[in-house]
Amino acid sequence: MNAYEVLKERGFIDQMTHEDEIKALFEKGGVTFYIGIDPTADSLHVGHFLTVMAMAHMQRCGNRPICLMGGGTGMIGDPSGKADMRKMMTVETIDHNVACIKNQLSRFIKFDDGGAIIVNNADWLRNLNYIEFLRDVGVHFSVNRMLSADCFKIRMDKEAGLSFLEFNYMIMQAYDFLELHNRHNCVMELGGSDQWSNIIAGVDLIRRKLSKPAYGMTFKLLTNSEGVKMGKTVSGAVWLDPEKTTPYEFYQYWRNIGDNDVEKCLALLTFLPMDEVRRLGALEGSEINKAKEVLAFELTKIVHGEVEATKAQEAARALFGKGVVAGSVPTTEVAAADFAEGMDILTLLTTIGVVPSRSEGRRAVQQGGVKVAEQPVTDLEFQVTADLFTDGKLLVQKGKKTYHNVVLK
RNA sequence: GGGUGGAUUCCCGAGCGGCCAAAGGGGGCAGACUGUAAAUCUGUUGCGAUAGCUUCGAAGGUUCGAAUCCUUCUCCGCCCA
Repeated sequence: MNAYEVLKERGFIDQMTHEDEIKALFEKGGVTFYIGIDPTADSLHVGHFLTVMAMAHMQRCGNRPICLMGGGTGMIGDPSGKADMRKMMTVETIDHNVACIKNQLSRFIKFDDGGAIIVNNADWLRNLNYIEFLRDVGVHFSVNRMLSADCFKIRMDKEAGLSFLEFNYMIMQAYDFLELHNRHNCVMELGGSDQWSNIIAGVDLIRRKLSKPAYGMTFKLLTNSEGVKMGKTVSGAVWLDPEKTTPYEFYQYWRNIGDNDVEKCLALLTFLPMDEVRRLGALEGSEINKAKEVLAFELTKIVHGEVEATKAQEAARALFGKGVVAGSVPTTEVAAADFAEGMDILTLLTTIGVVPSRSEGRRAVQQGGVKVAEQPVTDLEFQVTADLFTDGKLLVQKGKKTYHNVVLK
């Protein structure tokens, strides 16, 4: 199967500039394409992961990915799909983020033997000469057309407005494509569906300036069946960095996914063959839980490795199954001396970070949501003492899904 | 630059001198029901042990008392140039 067929079958593709030509291109293979990643944080999150998977599939089919780090464009901030202007980032932050993300990417994309490359647009953007740039690139853009692009229209209508700085983002990105075309013979740009306007701008620029073919393709955003973006929790995004989102939390996020989203996620986020994906997605009723386990496990394996995935799965099964405690649950060490006289339940809950404040802890206890060592705690004055620990460990639960181990030290 | 409207608790959005820790909705959390799902229903949602304390863009002021009135400042929208 060629890359086009794989992406099509798994449901990645949203829009394309020239469908037939793109099809033909991938039939031949050896296509150099690029995806831009903005260094807005020092880790990738699930949203990026979708595009990373697409890249991985394409690479497996014999094409060459370029990961473009937006070290230069990051200094502007993409206004697409954003209601407000981004905070400006310093050069140091951006460079730091670029380094971290590079490191993460290398887990999913093979960079040896030139099979893929990473470039940073800071290399050509940061030292641009304004006048030259305007004459070379700026001439090819019509403000009228740009204003009619969706990504700007939203901002024009909304009260937040659009700064000139952000207005230039599209031109920068188009210029990136041109640079990559010249430097690496890159002929296709890919991105999330919110990148459509920016991608077309690049395709147009190359076609106009060089009269050479260039293509663009966008992927569906990862949304659940209600159209809400996935990969977000209250505490923020679901990160790939185990420091930010532990493998256990990561596993649980996918384990708890909605029934209707299982098949889609399996197709997009794992390498399982599509026959298997369809079989799992067709499971009914509580059977679907098996599919969710597979999804959670496979995905955790790709991101954190098999060892972590197994740990997370065992921990989850133990906790939700028999109630036997295994490792991999968030754990906090507390000095044994603190329990000598007993520690009241609210202090314990806040020190291990299960609740952010004593008031909230009080509510949780009053509403019957707190358990210590499997026993419900309803008394606000409840004292946790050392004899409640088994083997120096104590399981604290808040609600059905928050588990925390307290370990004596 | 001129005119004008606005900034309220996680978000949206009421309040316009005391009854305001501040309506309503969303979101979150907990409980019931379940399949560690969704939907639904119930409770809860600034901090704090009661007392009390700190919130309504920022700083001052008027008042017994201010989110609400006055002054200055910051930011933003809209209209005109």
